[in-house]
Amino acid sequence: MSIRENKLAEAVQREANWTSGHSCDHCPIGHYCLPLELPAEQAAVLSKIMYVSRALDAGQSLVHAGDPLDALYAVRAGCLKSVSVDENGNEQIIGFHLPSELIGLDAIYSGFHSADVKTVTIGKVCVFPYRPLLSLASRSPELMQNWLRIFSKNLLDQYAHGVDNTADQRLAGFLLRVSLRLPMRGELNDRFLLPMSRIDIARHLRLANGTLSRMIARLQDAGMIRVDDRLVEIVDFDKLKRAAGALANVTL
Amino acid sequence: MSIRENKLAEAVQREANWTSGHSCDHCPIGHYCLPLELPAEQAAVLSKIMYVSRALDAGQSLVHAGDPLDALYAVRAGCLKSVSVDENGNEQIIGFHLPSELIGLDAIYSGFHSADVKTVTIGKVCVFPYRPLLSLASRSPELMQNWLRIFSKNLLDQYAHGVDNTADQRLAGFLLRVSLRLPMRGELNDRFLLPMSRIDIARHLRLANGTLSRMIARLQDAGMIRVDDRLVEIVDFDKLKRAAGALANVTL
DNA sequence: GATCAGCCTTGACCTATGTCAAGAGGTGAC
DNA sequence: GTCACCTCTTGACATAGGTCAAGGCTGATC
Repeated sequence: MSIRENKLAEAVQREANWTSGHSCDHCPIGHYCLPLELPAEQAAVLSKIMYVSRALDAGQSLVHAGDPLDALYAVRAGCLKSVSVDENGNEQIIGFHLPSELIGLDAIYSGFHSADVKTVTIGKVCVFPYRPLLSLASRSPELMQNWLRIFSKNLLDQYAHGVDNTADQRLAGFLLRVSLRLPMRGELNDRFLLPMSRIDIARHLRLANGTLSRMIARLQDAGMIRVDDRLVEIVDFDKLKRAAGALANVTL
Repeated sequence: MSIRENKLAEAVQREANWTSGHSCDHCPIGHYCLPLELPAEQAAVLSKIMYVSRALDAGQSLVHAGDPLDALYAVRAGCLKSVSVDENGNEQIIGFHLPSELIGLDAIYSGFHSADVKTVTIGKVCVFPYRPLLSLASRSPELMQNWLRIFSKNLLDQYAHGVDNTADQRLAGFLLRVSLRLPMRGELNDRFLLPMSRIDIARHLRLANGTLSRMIARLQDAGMIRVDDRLVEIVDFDKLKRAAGALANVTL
């Protein structure tokens, strides 16, 4: 089977898994997502537009680089990653997508996705077909403002990520940002479970695997965090903030 | 004079310099900016909302970190930079703002600017007061889509900047991106004048001053670029692309 | 329960990049 | 003209972080 046929089969399989009949009204993370504080009538339209995927397997691709932008996806559960493969074939992780976050914003400019998006853990996404979403947004100032604010938040996070310089700054900043993005699922923000492997974190932070291990140990020794496997506890928030880059105070 | 009084005086001085009576209609870079392909009637409203600064001096501050978001600014001429100062007092440059680009997108999330914005060269900005802009956008799907596309472009550029790993990747990526952002002023894209100093570029690329010099020399020796002071000529576009990070092909 | 495959950590060593300092041009004030 | 100041380059050296390899741990499969 050629790559193209493979991709096609995959896409067909994926499509077969979508289910409708859900709604944003009772979604536990709707308050952090697109439908935030939408007037009832518009929320109903949004729910009608939207449909939900069946569970995505770990490692499954949601979109491929170059795919046309058909829809924006919101993470309903689990964790996904945007991945770009360079010349030498090694993956660089542009970013992670945690529950309630939107996938595909980067594709709006050109109309095509710029990177692969794969699941990190099993999960579900809500699908917002792009055209209907756009047309609803043009009738709903509230939805438009939510959209703009989400965009702005994404940009801010990227700024902070791009500014962080040293390895420990990057790790500290990353942990702080994740700790503020995960609570949206209802978890405590000083104790959370990282959904992704060390390898993925290292690829995201532009660090070698080993360096990341050492940096985690260093922050732990410095009394900022306590780590047990993927469970992270932030012991000293202020210290961690000071260890992070210049934008840590602003973004958080 | 206290810092606060100083800031106030500065703001008053700045306000005194705004002039109205301009319009986007005949703006040479309007085709790359917010008013792109707006219906005539809406373009007229936008022009009415907008006003233009008198020339900003080099080094002058446009906004300070923490300032409330009163307006979005579009660079009419010159170059500005978003600057964040870390614990140790050294400036990190989050990004540059070239003609036709929008300043303040990162402030939409919280309603407050996250960093200082200063001029790099003398220049002018167009001021779009935020509330009126928002209300116009909610009545103009075209304006809203421009806005979203601009947001998306910004995000993409940040992705590319954040993914670049080694010093030469970062420099190559930076040059490519600038070469595609500057032509909007009408310049050729394989020959352009960098508006900013090496020092600023180094601060933006998270590089030491000296390293940047050496990297420029290296790319030049490799036959990718030719540099004379701030004049850059891209000799081998493909080679430069290959030297840049994983997202170079997507973004460009 | 044994085997295997990933993940994570640790260690030894090496390279890219930072730090610091000197010097070469360019430019504006006087 | 000359002095002061700035930017840029270059060099010598130091160090953060990468590379590679080994070993421990855990979870899945049979």
